[in-house]
Amino acid sequence: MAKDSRQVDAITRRDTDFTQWYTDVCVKAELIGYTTVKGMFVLRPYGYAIWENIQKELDGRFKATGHENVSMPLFIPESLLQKEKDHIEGFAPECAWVTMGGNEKLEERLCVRPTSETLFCSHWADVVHSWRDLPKLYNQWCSVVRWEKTSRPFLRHREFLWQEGHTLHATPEEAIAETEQQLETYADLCENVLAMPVIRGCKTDKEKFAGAERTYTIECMMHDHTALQGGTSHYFGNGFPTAFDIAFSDKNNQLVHPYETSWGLSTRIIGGLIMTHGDDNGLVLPPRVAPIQTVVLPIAQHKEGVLDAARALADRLGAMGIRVKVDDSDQSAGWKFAQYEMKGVPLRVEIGPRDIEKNECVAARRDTGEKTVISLDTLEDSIRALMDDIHNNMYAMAKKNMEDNTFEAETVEEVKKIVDGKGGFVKTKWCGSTECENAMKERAGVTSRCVPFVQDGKTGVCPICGKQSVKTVIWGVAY
RNA sequence: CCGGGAUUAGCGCAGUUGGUAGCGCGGGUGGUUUGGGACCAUCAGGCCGGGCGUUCGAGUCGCCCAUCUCGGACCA
Repeated sequence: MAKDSRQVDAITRRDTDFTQWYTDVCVKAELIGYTTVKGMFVLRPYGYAIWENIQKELDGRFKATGHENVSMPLFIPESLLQKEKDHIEGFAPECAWVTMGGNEKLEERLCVRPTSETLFCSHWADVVHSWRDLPKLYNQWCSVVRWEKTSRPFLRHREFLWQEGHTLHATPEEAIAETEQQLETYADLCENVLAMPVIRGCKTDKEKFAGAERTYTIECMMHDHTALQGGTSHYFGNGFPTAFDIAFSDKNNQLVHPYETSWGLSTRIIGGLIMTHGDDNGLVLPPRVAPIQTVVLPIAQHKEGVLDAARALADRLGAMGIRVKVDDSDQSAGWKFAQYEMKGVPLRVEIGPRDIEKNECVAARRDTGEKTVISLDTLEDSIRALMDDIHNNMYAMAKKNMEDNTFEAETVEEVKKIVDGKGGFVKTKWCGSTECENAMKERAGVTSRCVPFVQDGKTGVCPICGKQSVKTVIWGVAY
């Protein structure tokens, strides 16, 4: 156990108070900084580096599937925002408005973009005329502003970084295929980079995006069994294109409206990453997204040859593409151990005089704490295998948490009992009505997370109205 | 937006009946150390969250505001 070490004590234990633990990790791992404006956060270098890695992974996938990056304006004139009725109703309560330009009052107030559907549509109305102009496969990396009442690091910022993809297609089939493809890209990021298992599904009508015909989602389970939406992908039909008067001449020389999609993933996923994998010693990062994948710590570094050996070791790891850091600061070894555990570095490699003598080093993995002795002769192979093993183990542990805390229920009472107990996902049959969905929230305190793609096809009863239903829905408590 | 708690040095806190501020850690420097949060010496660091009031005098009392935090409501 830790002795009189205040840094360890300063972190609330995860199982004592999960939300407080979460805040502590964000601050102590140097991911986030507070500012003088409520809900506005600094992403510190270490936190931003995680986002950069997510960006890099996603951007490559977007481009590989034909998407192009663009940059849209920060401001949306009120009249433009109002063109689509459901959209403005959904977003109006959380818009920030600019009303002055210098000392002059503006003729029309400007909304700081909460999302950019209206801007993309307005632009497309100008440039899309022929079927030859389609599809448009656009994405932008930017920040958006939503004037939230309560804020929390990563999970709910008033300004947050994200990417928003917006695409326009000639046919509904093509647009739906795009929507599903992008959801799968998010699922791939979560599972293969972030080591977060997800459930793919559709949002109910009640939970879908303002103005969307259909919203797809990936749902993740946090360590405390609450749900977090990892990313969403929307199919709009031609509602927005009609409202914004986007029309093109098709191959039959008919003037028709195209079909639209949008999809987004934000820095909120970093909050999900923390809450999925973190432990009592702080952050635990999966190797593929970790800013530092391996930290090399020279032991007794003042002794002849130790620093050189550490640097040579790091050079070898760097040469094989590992993001590596040598910490040759004059902190004690114990301090460094704790520090890099707090920051979630997946692997720590120690090298000291005894190792040098035996042509070895010691590798300590963050996910299990396990230490192994590695021969320097097989360094590259061993580290590569460890990285993959850490990823796989982290994924497996998260998946086990999700599976162990996913239940089936037939009555509202059962749902409530599960949720009031240790929480988790609860599967029930559902008739599909918003009335029953609202009733479930009122009586059991849960919201629908999604209607999963994978259905058992069996028939049961809707726990609210008792109707025979084949559709399975997943309920949970969301962040 | 509603309710609870908080705001004094970088961090964590103390500060009595109102009399212009202290401790620990951290930081700098010099030295000894280094395989799980080292040690000695020394130095620096504060408009007591902001405003208004009461008072000869406010960290301390009153009112207002801001921010953080934990619940709840809301959340495309």
